Amino acid sequence: MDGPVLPLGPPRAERADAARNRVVLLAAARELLAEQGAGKVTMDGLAERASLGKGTVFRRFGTRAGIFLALLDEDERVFQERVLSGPPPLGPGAGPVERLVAYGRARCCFLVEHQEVARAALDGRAPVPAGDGTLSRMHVRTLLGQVNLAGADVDALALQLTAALEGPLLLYLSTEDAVAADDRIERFARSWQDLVERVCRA
Amino acid sequence: MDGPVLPLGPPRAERADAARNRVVLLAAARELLAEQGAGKVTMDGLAERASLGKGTVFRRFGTRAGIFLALLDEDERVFQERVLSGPPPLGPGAGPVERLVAYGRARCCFLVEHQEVARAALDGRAPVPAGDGTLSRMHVRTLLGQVNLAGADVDALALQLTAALEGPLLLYLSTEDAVAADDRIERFARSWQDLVERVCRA
DNA sequence: GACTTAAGCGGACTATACCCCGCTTCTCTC
DNA sequence: GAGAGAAGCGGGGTATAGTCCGCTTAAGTC
Repeated sequence: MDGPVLPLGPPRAERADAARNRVVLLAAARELLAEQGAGKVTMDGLAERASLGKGTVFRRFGTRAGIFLALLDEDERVFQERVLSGPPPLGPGAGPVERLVAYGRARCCFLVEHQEVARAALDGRAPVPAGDGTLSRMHVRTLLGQVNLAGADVDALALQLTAALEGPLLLYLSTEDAVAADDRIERFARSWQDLVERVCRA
Repeated sequence: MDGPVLPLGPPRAERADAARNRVVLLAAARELLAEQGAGKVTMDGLAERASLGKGTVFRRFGTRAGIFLALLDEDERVFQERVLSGPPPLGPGAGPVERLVAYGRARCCFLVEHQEVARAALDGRAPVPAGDGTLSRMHVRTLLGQVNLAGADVDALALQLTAALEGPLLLYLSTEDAVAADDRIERFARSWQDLVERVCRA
Protein backbone atom coordinates (compact mmCIF):
# COMPACT_ATOMS: atom_id res chain seq x y z
CA MET A 1 0.00 0.00 0.00
CA ASP A 2 2.76 2.34 0.91
CA GLY A 3 5.92 1.31 -0.89
CA PRO A 4 8.55 3.82 0.14
CA VAL A 5 7.21 5.39 3.29
CA LEU A 6 6.83 9.13 2.84
CA PRO A 7 9.21 9.51 -0.07
CA LEU A 8 8.22 13.13 -0.23
CA GLY A 9 11.64 14.72 0.05
CA PRO A 10 12.14 15.41 -3.63
CA PRO A 11 8.52 15.06 -4.74
CA ARG A 12 9.59 13.03 -7.72
CA ALA A 13 12.16 13.50 -10.40
CA GLU A 14 11.00 14.85 -13.73
CA ARG A 15 10.30 12.12 -16.16
CA ALA A 16 12.82 11.61 -18.93
CA ASP A 17 10.43 12.36 -21.77
CA ALA A 18 9.26 15.47 -20.01
CA ALA A 19 12.80 16.71 -19.62
CA ARG A 20 13.53 15.98 -23.24
CA ASN A 21 10.45 17.85 -24.29
CA ARG A 22 11.33 20.84 -22.21
CA VAL A 23 14.65 21.11 -23.95
CA VAL A 24 13.01 20.76 -27.32
CA LEU A 25 10.43 23.39 -26.47
CA LEU A 26 12.92 25.90 -25.20
CA ALA A 27 15.02 25.45 -28.28
CA ALA A 28 12.00 25.86 -30.52
CA ALA A 29 11.00 28.94 -28.58
CA ARG A 30 14.41 30.50 -29.12
CA GLU A 31 14.18 29.79 -32.81
CA LEU A 32 10.79 31.40 -33.15
CA LEU A 33 11.92 34.29 -31.03
CA ALA A 34 14.96 34.90 -33.20
CA GLU A 35 13.01 34.50 -36.41
CA GLN A 36 9.88 36.46 -35.68
CA GLY A 37 10.17 38.29 -32.40
CA ALA A 38 8.42 37.70 -29.12
CA GLY A 39 5.07 38.97 -30.30
CA LYS A 40 4.80 36.26 -32.92
CA VAL A 41 5.54 33.38 -30.61
CA THR A 42 2.24 31.60 -30.14
CA MET A 43 1.47 28.51 -28.17
CA ASP A 44 0.20 26.72 -31.25
CA GLY A 45 3.15 27.79 -33.32
CA LEU A 46 5.55 26.66 -30.67
CA ALA A 47 3.83 23.30 -30.34
CA GLU A 48 3.96 22.76 -34.04
CA ARG A 49 7.56 23.80 -34.34
CA ALA A 50 8.47 21.38 -31.58
CA SER A 51 6.23 18.66 -33.06
CA LEU A 52 4.38 18.36 -29.81
CA GLY A 53 0.84 18.89 -28.68
CA LYS A 54 -0.38 22.21 -27.51
CA GLY A 55 -1.35 20.68 -24.20
CA THR A 56 2.26 19.77 -23.62
CA VAL A 57 3.36 23.32 -24.06
CA PHE A 58 0.93 24.49 -21.43
CA ARG A 59 1.82 21.67 -19.10
CA ARG A 60 5.45 22.74 -19.28
CA PHE A 61 5.07 26.47 -18.94
CA GLY A 62 1.62 27.03 -17.59
CA THR A 63 1.14 30.25 -19.43
CA ARG A 64 2.46 32.18 -22.35
CA ALA A 65 4.46 34.40 -20.08
CA GLY A 66 5.85 31.23 -18.55
CA ILE A 67 7.72 30.45 -21.73
CA PHE A 68 9.54 33.72 -21.64
CA LEU A 69 10.13 33.39 -17.95
CA ALA A 70 11.76 30.05 -18.61
CA LEU A 71 13.93 31.51 -21.34
CA LEU A 72 14.90 34.40 -19.14
CA ASP A 73 15.66 31.99 -16.37
CA GLU A 74 18.15 30.13 -18.46
CA ASP A 75 20.04 33.28 -19.26
CA GLU A 76 19.69 34.52 -15.74
CA ARG A 77 21.54 31.49 -14.50
CA VAL A 78 24.67 32.48 -16.36
CA PHE A 79 24.36 36.02 -15.12
CA GLN A 80 23.85 34.87 -11.57
CA GLU A 81 27.00 32.83 -11.77
CA ARG A 82 29.02 35.91 -12.55
CA VAL A 83 27.46 37.75 -9.66
CA LEU A 84 27.86 35.06 -7.06
CA SER A 85 31.28 33.78 -7.90
CA GLY A 86 32.78 35.85 -10.67
CA PRO A 87 35.58 38.37 -10.26
CA PRO A 88 35.02 41.61 -8.34
CA PRO A 89 33.64 44.18 -8.33
CA LEU A 90 30.60 42.31 -9.62
CA GLY A 91 31.49 39.15 -7.77
CA PRO A 92 32.57 38.94 -4.13
CA GLY A 93 35.74 40.65 -3.01
CA ALA A 94 34.82 44.31 -3.35
CA GLY A 95 33.03 46.60 -0.92
CA PRO A 96 29.23 46.50 -0.89
CA VAL A 97 28.71 49.90 -2.45
CA GLU A 98 31.15 49.14 -5.18
CA ARG A 99 29.39 45.85 -5.79
CA LEU A 100 26.01 47.53 -5.89
CA VAL A 101 27.24 49.92 -8.52
CA ALA A 102 28.71 47.10 -10.55
CA TYR A 103 25.59 45.05 -10.15
CA GLY A 104 23.42 47.85 -11.41
CA ARG A 105 25.50 48.30 -14.48
CA ALA A 106 25.61 44.62 -15.26
CA ARG A 107 21.96 44.12 -14.59
CA CYS A 108 21.07 47.03 -16.73
CA CYS A 109 23.04 45.58 -19.65
CA PHE A 110 21.41 42.26 -19.08
CA LEU A 111 17.95 43.72 -19.10
CA VAL A 112 18.54 45.78 -22.20
CA GLU A 113 19.85 42.75 -24.00
CA HIS A 114 16.91 40.68 -22.90
CA GLN A 115 14.33 43.39 -22.81
CA GLU A 116 12.01 41.77 -25.29
CA VAL A 117 11.93 38.53 -23.39
CA ALA A 118 11.79 40.20 -20.01
CA ARG A 119 8.79 42.23 -21.03
CA ALA A 120 7.05 39.28 -22.51
CA ALA A 121 7.67 37.44 -19.27
CA LEU A 122 5.55 39.93 -17.39
CA ASP A 123 2.11 38.53 -16.95
CA GLY A 124 -0.51 41.14 -16.39
CA ARG A 125 -3.01 38.96 -14.65
CA ALA A 126 -0.62 36.70 -12.79
CA PRO A 127 -1.73 36.30 -9.19
CA VAL A 128 1.89 36.32 -8.15
CA PRO A 129 3.65 39.05 -10.11
CA ALA A 130 6.31 36.63 -11.34
CA GLY A 131 9.27 35.57 -9.31
CA ASP A 132 11.10 37.82 -11.68
CA GLY A 133 13.16 40.46 -10.00
CA THR A 134 13.26 38.43 -6.85
CA LEU A 135 16.84 37.49 -7.46
CA SER A 136 17.81 41.07 -7.96
CA ARG A 137 15.96 42.07 -4.88
CA MET A 138 17.71 39.53 -2.73
CA HIS A 139 21.10 40.48 -3.94
CA VAL A 140 20.51 44.18 -3.48
CA ARG A 141 19.06 43.43 -0.10
CA THR A 142 22.18 41.49 0.91
CA LEU A 143 24.59 44.16 -0.22
CA LEU A 144 22.59 46.92 1.40
CA GLY A 145 22.71 44.94 4.60
CA GLN A 146 26.48 45.12 4.48
CA VAL A 147 26.44 48.87 4.26
CA ASN A 148 26.00 50.65 7.52
CA LEU A 149 22.72 52.45 6.94
CA ALA A 150 21.57 53.96 10.20
CA GLY A 151 17.84 53.69 10.69
CA ALA A 152 16.94 52.45 7.25
CA ASP A 153 14.35 49.79 6.50
CA VAL A 154 16.71 47.69 4.46
CA ASP A 155 14.07 45.40 3.01
CA ALA A 156 11.89 48.19 1.79
CA LEU A 157 14.86 50.10 0.49
CA ALA A 158 16.04 47.07 -1.41
CA LEU A 159 12.65 46.73 -3.00
CA GLN A 160 12.67 50.34 -4.07
CA LEU A 161 16.17 50.29 -5.43
CA THR A 162 15.43 47.14 -7.34
CA ALA A 163 12.43 48.81 -8.83
CA ALA A 164 14.53 51.83 -9.67
CA LEU A 165 16.89 49.56 -11.52
CA GLU A 166 14.48 47.29 -13.31
CA GLY A 167 11.26 49.23 -13.47
CA PRO A 168 12.31 51.71 -16.09
CA LEU A 169 13.35 49.01 -18.48
CA LEU A 170 10.37 46.83 -17.80
CA LEU A 171 7.72 49.51 -17.64
CA TYR A 172 8.65 52.88 -18.92
CA LEU A 173 11.18 52.74 -21.69
CA SER A 174 10.08 51.83 -25.15
CA THR A 175 11.62 48.83 -26.81
CA GLU A 176 11.65 50.66 -30.10
CA ASP A 177 14.71 52.84 -30.21
CA ALA A 178 17.25 50.07 -29.96
CA VAL A 179 19.46 52.46 -31.88
CA ALA A 180 20.59 54.53 -28.96
CA ALA A 181 20.66 51.53 -26.68
CA ASP A 182 24.29 51.93 -25.80
CA ASP A 183 23.89 55.55 -24.81
CA ARG A 184 20.93 54.63 -22.74
CA ILE A 185 22.75 51.92 -20.91
CA GLU A 186 25.63 54.21 -20.14
CA ARG A 187 23.41 56.99 -18.92
CA PHE A 188 21.39 54.65 -16.88
CA ALA A 189 24.37 53.00 -15.30
CA ARG A 190 25.81 56.36 -14.34
CA SER A 191 22.57 57.45 -12.83
CA TRP A 192 22.31 54.24 -10.88
CA GLN A 193 25.78 54.78 -9.55
CA ASP A 194 24.86 58.29 -8.50
CA LEU A 195 21.71 57.03 -6.83
CA VAL A 196 23.45 54.27 -4.94
CA GLU A 197 26.26 56.49 -3.76
CA ARG A 198 23.86 59.13 -2.58
CA VAL A 199 21.82 56.59 -0.69
CA CYS A 200 24.79 54.91 0.88
CA ARG A 201 26.96 57.80 1.87
CA ALA A 202 27.40 58.10 5.60
CA MET B 1 -14.41 71.42 -52.50
CA ASP B 2 -12.72 72.96 -49.48
CA GLY B 3 -15.35 74.53 -47.26
CA PRO B 4 -13.56 75.98 -44.28
CA VAL B 5 -9.98 76.39 -45.39
CA LEU B 6 -7.69 74.26 -43.24
CA PRO B 7 -9.91 74.07 -40.19
CA LEU B 8 -7.37 71.75 -38.68
CA GLY B 9 -6.75 73.53 -35.42
CA PRO B 10 -8.84 71.35 -33.17
CA PRO B 11 -9.23 68.37 -35.49
CA ARG B 12 -12.91 68.17 -34.76
CA ALA B 13 -14.94 68.01 -31.58
CA GLU B 14 -16.09 64.62 -30.38
CA ARG B 15 -19.55 63.87 -31.62
CA ALA B 16 -22.33 64.07 -29.05
CA ASP B 17 -23.34 60.43 -29.28
CA ALA B 18 -19.73 59.38 -28.93
CA ALA B 19 -19.33 61.46 -25.80
CA ARG B 20 -22.52 60.06 -24.37
CA ASN B 21 -21.37 56.55 -25.07
CA ARG B 22 -18.05 57.10 -23.44
CA VAL B 23 -19.75 58.15 -20.25
CA VAL B 24 -22.06 55.17 -20.41
CA LEU B 25 -19.15 52.82 -21.00
CA LEU B 26 -17.06 54.17 -18.18
CA ALA B 27 -19.99 53.90 -15.81
CA ALA B 28 -20.67 50.35 -16.93
CA ALA B 29 -17.00 49.52 -16.51
CA ARG B 30 -17.03 50.79 -12.95
CA GLU B 31 -20.08 48.73 -12.18
CA LEU B 32 -18.55 45.56 -13.53
CA LEU B 33 -15.33 46.34 -11.76
CA ALA B 34 -17.08 46.78 -8.43
CA GLU B 35 -19.22 43.72 -8.90
CA GLN B 36 -16.78 41.22 -10.26
CA GLY B 37 -13.26 42.58 -10.12
CA ALA B 38 -10.97 43.66 -12.91
CA GLY B 39 -10.27 40.16 -14.11
CA LYS B 40 -13.88 39.60 -14.98
CA VAL B 41 -14.34 42.74 -17.01
CA THR B 42 -14.53 41.61 -20.61
CA MET B 43 -15.07 43.63 -23.72
CA ASP B 44 -18.19 41.67 -24.59
CA GLY B 45 -19.54 41.92 -21.10
CA LEU B 46 -18.92 45.62 -21.02
CA ALA B 47 -20.59 46.13 -24.37
CA GLU B 48 -23.62 44.19 -23.26
CA ARG B 49 -23.87 45.97 -19.94
CA ALA B 50 -23.74 49.28 -21.74
CA SER B 51 -26.16 48.08 -24.41
CA LEU B 52 -23.68 48.93 -27.10
CA GLY B 53 -21.80 47.00 -29.73
CA LYS B 54 -18.44 45.54 -29.08
CA GLY B 55 -16.98 47.54 -31.91
CA THR B 56 -17.91 50.67 -30.05
CA VAL B 57 -16.03 49.59 -26.99
CA PHE B 58 -12.92 49.05 -29.02
CA ARG B 59 -13.35 52.28 -30.88
CA ARG B 60 -13.47 54.11 -27.57
CA PHE B 61 -10.65 52.43 -25.74
CA GLY B 62 -8.63 50.65 -28.34
CA THR B 63 -7.64 47.86 -26.07
CA ARG B 64 -8.67 46.15 -22.90
CA ALA B 65 -5.95 47.89 -20.99
CA GLY B 66 -7.29 51.11 -22.45
CA ILE B 67 -10.46 50.79 -20.42
CA PHE B 68 -8.56 50.65 -17.20
CA LEU B 69 -6.28 53.40 -18.32
CA ALA B 70 -9.32 55.56 -18.89
CA LEU B 71 -10.73 54.71 -15.49
CA LEU B 72 -7.41 55.42 -13.86
CA ASP B 73 -7.21 58.64 -15.75
CA GLU B 74 -10.47 59.88 -14.33
CA ASP B 75 -9.30 59.26 -10.79
CA GLU B 76 -5.88 60.59 -11.57
CA ARG B 77 -7.40 63.91 -12.47
CA VAL B 78 -8.70 64.44 -8.96
CA PHE B 79 -5.38 63.42 -7.52
CA GLN B 80 -3.52 65.72 -9.84
CA GLU B 81 -5.66 68.59 -8.71
CA ARG B 82 -4.55 68.12 -5.13
CA VAL B 83 -0.94 67.99 -6.20
CA LEU B 84 -0.96 71.01 -8.45
CA SER B 85 -3.12 73.35 -6.45
CA GLY B 86 -4.01 71.78 -3.15
CA PRO B 87 -2.60 72.76 0.22
CA PRO B 88 1.05 72.13 1.05
CA PRO B 89 3.07 70.07 1.59
CA LEU B 90 1.49 68.09 -1.25
CA GLY B 91 0.54 71.19 -3.15
CA PRO B 92 2.78 74.19 -3.81
CA GLY B 93 4.09 76.18 -0.92
CA ALA B 94 6.48 73.79 0.75
CA GLY B 95 10.09 73.01 -0.04
CA PRO B 96 10.83 70.56 -2.84
CA VAL B 97 12.09 67.78 -0.61
CA GLU B 98 9.13 68.11 1.65
CA ARG B 99 6.87 68.02 -1.36
CA LEU B 100 8.60 64.97 -2.76
CA VAL B 101 8.07 63.18 0.50
CA ALA B 102 4.43 64.17 0.60
CA TYR B 103 3.97 63.24 -3.01
CA GLY B 104 5.39 59.80 -2.43
CA ARG B 105 3.08 59.16 0.42
CA ALA B 106 0.04 60.39 -1.42
CA ARG B 107 0.93 58.57 -4.60
CA CYS B 108 1.52 55.40 -2.72
CA CYS B 109 -1.94 55.61 -1.14
CA PHE B 110 -3.43 56.34 -4.49
CA LEU B 111 -1.76 53.36 -6.09
CA VAL B 112 -2.71 51.01 -3.33
CA GLU B 113 -6.29 52.13 -3.56
CA HIS B 114 -6.29 51.74 -7.31
CA GLN B 115 -3.89 48.90 -7.56
CA GLU B 116 -6.25 46.56 -9.29
CA VAL B 117 -7.06 49.07 -11.98
CA ALA B 118 -3.50 50.27 -12.29
CA ARG B 119 -2.25 46.77 -12.88
CA ALA B 120 -4.93 46.02 -15.37
CA ALA B 121 -3.98 49.18 -17.17
CA LEU B 122 -0.55 47.81 -17.90
CA ASP B 123 -0.48 46.38 -21.36
CA GLY B 124 2.18 43.79 -21.86
CA ARG B 125 2.47 44.15 -25.58
CA ALA B 126 1.83 47.85 -25.87
CA PRO B 127 4.37 49.45 -28.21
CA VAL B 128 4.38 52.47 -26.00
CA PRO B 129 4.39 51.22 -22.43
CA ALA B 130 1.43 53.37 -21.52
CA GLY B 131 1.64 57.04 -20.71
CA ASP B 132 1.06 55.81 -17.22
CA GLY B 133 3.58 57.01 -14.74
CA THR B 134 4.43 59.88 -17.00
CA LEU B 135 2.62 62.31 -14.81
CA SER B 136 4.44 61.09 -11.75
CA ARG B 137 7.68 61.28 -13.59
CA MET B 138 7.18 64.85 -14.62
CA HIS B 139 6.25 65.96 -11.19
CA VAL B 140 9.17 64.21 -9.57
CA ARG B 141 11.38 65.62 -12.27
CA THR B 142 10.19 69.14 -11.54
CA LEU B 143 10.68 68.89 -7.82
CA LEU B 144 14.08 67.32 -8.17
CA GLY B 145 15.04 70.20 -10.40
CA GLN B 146 14.29 72.56 -7.55
CA VAL B 147 16.67 70.74 -5.25
CA ASN B 148 20.29 71.60 -5.65
CA LEU B 149 21.74 68.28 -6.74
CA ALA B 150 25.31 68.77 -7.82
CA GLY B 151 26.25 66.72 -10.82
CA ALA B 152 23.13 64.61 -10.98
CA ASP B 153 21.34 63.62 -14.16
CA VAL B 154 17.99 64.89 -13.01
CA ASP B 155 15.96 63.28 -15.76
CA ALA B 156 17.39 59.85 -15.21
CA LEU B 157 17.14 60.21 -11.48
CA ALA B 158 13.50 61.20 -11.76
CA LEU B 159 12.83 58.13 -13.84
CA GLN B 160 14.47 55.91 -11.29
CA LEU B 161 12.77 57.46 -8.31
CA THR B 162 9.44 57.21 -10.04
CA ALA B 163 10.09 53.56 -10.67
CA ALA B 164 11.10 53.14 -7.04
CA LEU B 165 7.77 54.61 -6.07
CA GLU B 166 5.47 52.93 -8.52
CA GLY B 167 7.31 49.83 -9.59
CA PRO B 168 6.87 47.87 -6.40
CA LEU B 169 3.13 48.33 -6.45
CA LEU B 170 2.78 47.73 -10.15
CA LEU B 171 5.22 44.89 -10.50
CA TYR B 172 6.38 43.25 -7.36
CA LEU B 173 3.82 43.29 -4.63
CA SER B 174 0.95 40.88 -4.71
CA THR B 175 -2.53 42.25 -4.79
CA GLU B 176 -3.71 39.50 -2.49
CA ASP B 177 -2.92 40.48 1.04
CA ALA B 178 -5.08 43.55 1.15
CA VAL B 179 -5.33 42.82 4.83
CA ALA B 180 -2.09 44.44 5.84
CA ALA B 181 -2.50 47.18 3.27
CA ASP B 182 -2.34 49.95 5.79
CA ASP B 183 0.85 48.69 7.30
CA ARG B 184 2.33 48.36 3.90
CA ILE B 185 1.44 51.87 2.93
CA GLU B 186 2.95 53.23 6.08
CA ARG B 187 6.12 51.26 5.74
CA PHE B 188 6.42 52.16 2.14
CA ALA B 189 5.86 55.82 2.71
CA ARG B 190 8.50 55.88 5.42
CA SER B 191 10.95 54.15 3.22
CA TRP B 192 10.26 56.55 0.41
CA GLN B 193 10.87 59.43 2.74
CA ASP B 194 14.15 57.90 3.81
CA LEU B 195 15.14 57.34 0.20
CA VAL B 196 14.31 60.86 -0.88
CA GLU B 197 16.06 62.46 2.05
CA ARG B 198 19.15 60.40 1.48
CA VAL B 199 19.22 61.27 -2.17
CA CYS B 200 18.63 64.94 -1.61
CA ARG B 201 20.84 65.72 1.32
CA ALA B 202 23.64 68.08 0.54
C1' DG C 1 -35.64 71.35 -43.54
C1' DA C 2 -33.38 68.45 -47.26
C1' DC C 3 -28.42 67.21 -48.54
C1' DT C 4 -23.71 65.73 -47.77
C1' DT C 5 -20.17 63.87 -45.48
C1' DA C 6 -17.54 61.91 -42.20
C1' DA C 7 -17.71 60.03 -37.65
C1' DG C 8 -19.66 56.54 -35.24
C1' DC C 9 -21.81 52.02 -34.63
C1' DG C 10 -22.63 46.99 -34.52
C1' DG C 11 -21.87 42.44 -34.65
C1' DA C 12 -20.06 38.67 -37.45
C1' DC C 13 -15.27 37.00 -38.01
C1' DT C 14 -10.50 35.72 -36.77
C1' DA C 15 -6.68 34.61 -33.89
C1' DT C 16 -5.00 32.85 -29.84
C1' DA C 17 -4.48 31.88 -24.85
C1' DC C 18 -5.90 28.48 -21.89
C1' DC C 19 -8.84 24.15 -20.24
C1' DC C 20 -10.01 19.31 -20.20
C1' DC C 21 -9.88 14.54 -20.19
C1' DG C 22 -9.24 10.04 -22.33
C1' DC C 23 -5.14 7.71 -24.03
C1' DT C 24 -0.13 6.67 -23.91
C1' DT C 25 4.27 6.12 -21.90
C1' DC C 26 7.40 6.03 -18.33
C1' DT C 27 9.17 4.21 -14.01
C1' DC C 28 9.21 1.62 -10.10
C1' DT C 29 8.59 -2.79 -7.79
C1' DC C 30 8.64 -7.66 -7.38
C1' DG D 1 9.89 -8.69 -17.71
C1' DA D 2 5.13 -8.07 -16.21
C1' DG D 3 1.97 -5.26 -13.71
C1' DA D 4 0.30 -1.10 -11.43
C1' DG D 5 0.07 3.53 -10.92
C1' DA D 6 1.41 7.97 -11.86
C1' DA D 7 3.05 11.39 -14.97
C1' DG D 8 2.80 13.07 -19.31
C1' DC D 9 0.65 13.83 -23.88
C1' DG D 10 -2.51 15.46 -27.54
C1' DG D 11 -5.65 17.99 -29.75
C1' DG D 12 -10.44 19.36 -29.79
C1' DG D 13 -13.22 22.82 -27.06
C1' DT D 14 -14.08 27.40 -24.92
C1' DA D 15 -13.60 32.20 -23.90
C1' DT D 16 -12.11 36.47 -25.17
C1' DA D 17 -9.22 40.22 -27.35
C1' DG D 18 -9.10 42.57 -31.39
C1' DT D 19 -10.42 43.41 -36.74
C1' DC D 20 -13.45 44.68 -40.55
C1' DC D 21 -16.74 46.73 -43.21
C1' DG D 22 -21.37 47.96 -44.54
C1' DC D 23 -25.09 50.58 -42.24
C1' DT D 24 -26.65 54.55 -39.30
C1' DT D 25 -26.68 59.05 -37.62
C1' DA D 26 -24.92 63.45 -36.01
C1' DA D 27 -23.59 68.00 -37.60
C1' DG D 28 -22.73 71.28 -40.40
C1' DT D 29 -24.32 73.67 -45.50
C1' DC D 30 -27.45 75.96 -48.64
